[in-house]
Amino acid sequence: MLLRRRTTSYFRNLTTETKQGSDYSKDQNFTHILNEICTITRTKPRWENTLLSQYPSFNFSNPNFFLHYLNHQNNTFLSLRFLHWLTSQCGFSPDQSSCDALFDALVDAGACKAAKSLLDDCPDFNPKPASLENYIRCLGKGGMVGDAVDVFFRLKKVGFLPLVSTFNVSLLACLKVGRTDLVWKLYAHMIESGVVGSIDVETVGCLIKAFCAEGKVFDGYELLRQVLEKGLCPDNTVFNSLIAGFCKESQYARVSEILHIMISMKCNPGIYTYQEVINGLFKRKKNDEGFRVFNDLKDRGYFPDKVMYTTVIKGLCDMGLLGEARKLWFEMICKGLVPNEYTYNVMIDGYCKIGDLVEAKKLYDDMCDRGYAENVVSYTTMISGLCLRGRVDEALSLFHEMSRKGVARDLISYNSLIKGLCQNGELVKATDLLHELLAQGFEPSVSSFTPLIKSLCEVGETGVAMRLLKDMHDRHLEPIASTLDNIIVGLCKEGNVAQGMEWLLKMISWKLKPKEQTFENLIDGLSQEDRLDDILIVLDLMFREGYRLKESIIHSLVSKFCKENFHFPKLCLEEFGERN
DNA sequence: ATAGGGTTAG
Repeated sequence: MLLRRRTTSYFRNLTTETKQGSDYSKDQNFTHILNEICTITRTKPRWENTLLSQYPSFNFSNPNFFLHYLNHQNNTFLSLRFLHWLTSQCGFSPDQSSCDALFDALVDAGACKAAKSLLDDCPDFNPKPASLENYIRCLGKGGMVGDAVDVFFRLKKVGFLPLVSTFNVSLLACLKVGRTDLVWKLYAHMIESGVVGSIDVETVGCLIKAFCAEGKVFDGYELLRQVLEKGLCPDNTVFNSLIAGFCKESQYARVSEILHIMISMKCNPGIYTYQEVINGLFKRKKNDEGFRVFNDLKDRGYFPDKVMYTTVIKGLCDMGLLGEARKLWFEMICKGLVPNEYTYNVMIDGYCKIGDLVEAKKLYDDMCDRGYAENVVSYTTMISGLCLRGRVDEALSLFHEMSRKGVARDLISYNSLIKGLCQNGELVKATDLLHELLAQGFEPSVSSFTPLIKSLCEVGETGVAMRLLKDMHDRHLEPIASTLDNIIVGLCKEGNVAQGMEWLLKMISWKLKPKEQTFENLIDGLSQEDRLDDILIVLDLMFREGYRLKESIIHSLVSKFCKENFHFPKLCLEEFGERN
């Protein structure tokens, strides 16, 4: 609605501007034809054919005609399509003023892709610098930050310097899509262009956020100190990024320092900042610490919002403290905060994880009664919960219900069910599901493969498992350590110890830590084949990983080595000595 | 703006 209004008023201005110099405006016949053309292009899906048959001799290639069309049409997207047609079918080449009008209208409507295609289609068209500056903002809003940066360089070539605020919104746009590389590129360009004097606190705020996003929180912090020394204070979002960054590095002293800076600068930390702190603590598994901060906040008179309650409830559920979580659930309701689908889901998941499916189902039904529709997340939560208790048939029927109710499945819902099927020995169904996932065009993740490979190894299908591992490799998916443990143990069980040994060496070269059990399986297999040299290699690697040998294995190894009259290397003697 | 489901094995 807004879009249409803005476009319309733009063309109203254009109309008054172009009426004066036009020969056609007095020509009733022309106006009539123009109206007809506008109507046809608006209403007929195949308007091209109609136009050519109805107006065979009309001069579509007159630039004035297109400008008039723009005035009447008031639909920038249709106008762009019409322009395509005119240029390709009627040899029309739009003049500067037509292009200007259309370009500005597209930018005004936020249609950055269309504006870009206009530029691409008309290489001779040179928009006014001010239009390009608006275009930059439009590209940023649309997330097309790479193109936005290119336009800055284009403006530089014609000697036009955009406003600092244009730079700033573009920097923010780059941050939003995670392109910190472009933040630095654009910043370097700012310095070169000579805006350095007018760089403001917002610019620096973007740089601090960029540092945080790249995990260089301390660089961001130093920059903050510099800004503060100049008596400037960035907005809360900048402080929040720093807090989130320091939480990630478990530097809680710094977190508290930032909070104090905020208070001293009168940028009082609000609910969002505390949300960041609590979230950071819970993400770093400092749940009880997070819970403490939460209670402190309440004591100090803060009113946690729904998001904060949801975060804390989830943290308590993860700790297995369902009773505490439930208390908070009722507390928030008492304060007038109605649980939403997020809150319901963490609570349902909490009950599923402790195996209380009855309570989980009760909440699930309650959620639906309150008008929250089942969605892909709530389905996946229940599917995982059912699988965890071995109720895989019910999980499967929920999965089918999803498509009946028109809830689109996603990668996680597939992965969850694959895992559940594997845990319950339904490998054929699990494999079918992996194929279905691929056929649906999803890009599989590590979690799509991990449970299948594990189960295949356990049932003696290590060959099939290794083909899947190869498939992962081809997709540039790196297996987790335990997947390789599974392969090695599987190979040992099949008597293929040599290949198991190869995988162990590969695993260690990839800096993945094998399990103790994996070493023990290999030693057992090698021992049966009397490959004493290889046993020593495995023992060496095992000790380096910090494992110790079990008593029973020591005994069998010692007698084995003695029987072979083998010379013990120093390392093994030390290890054996330690135990005696 | 911030929050929810898969990601060790048991």
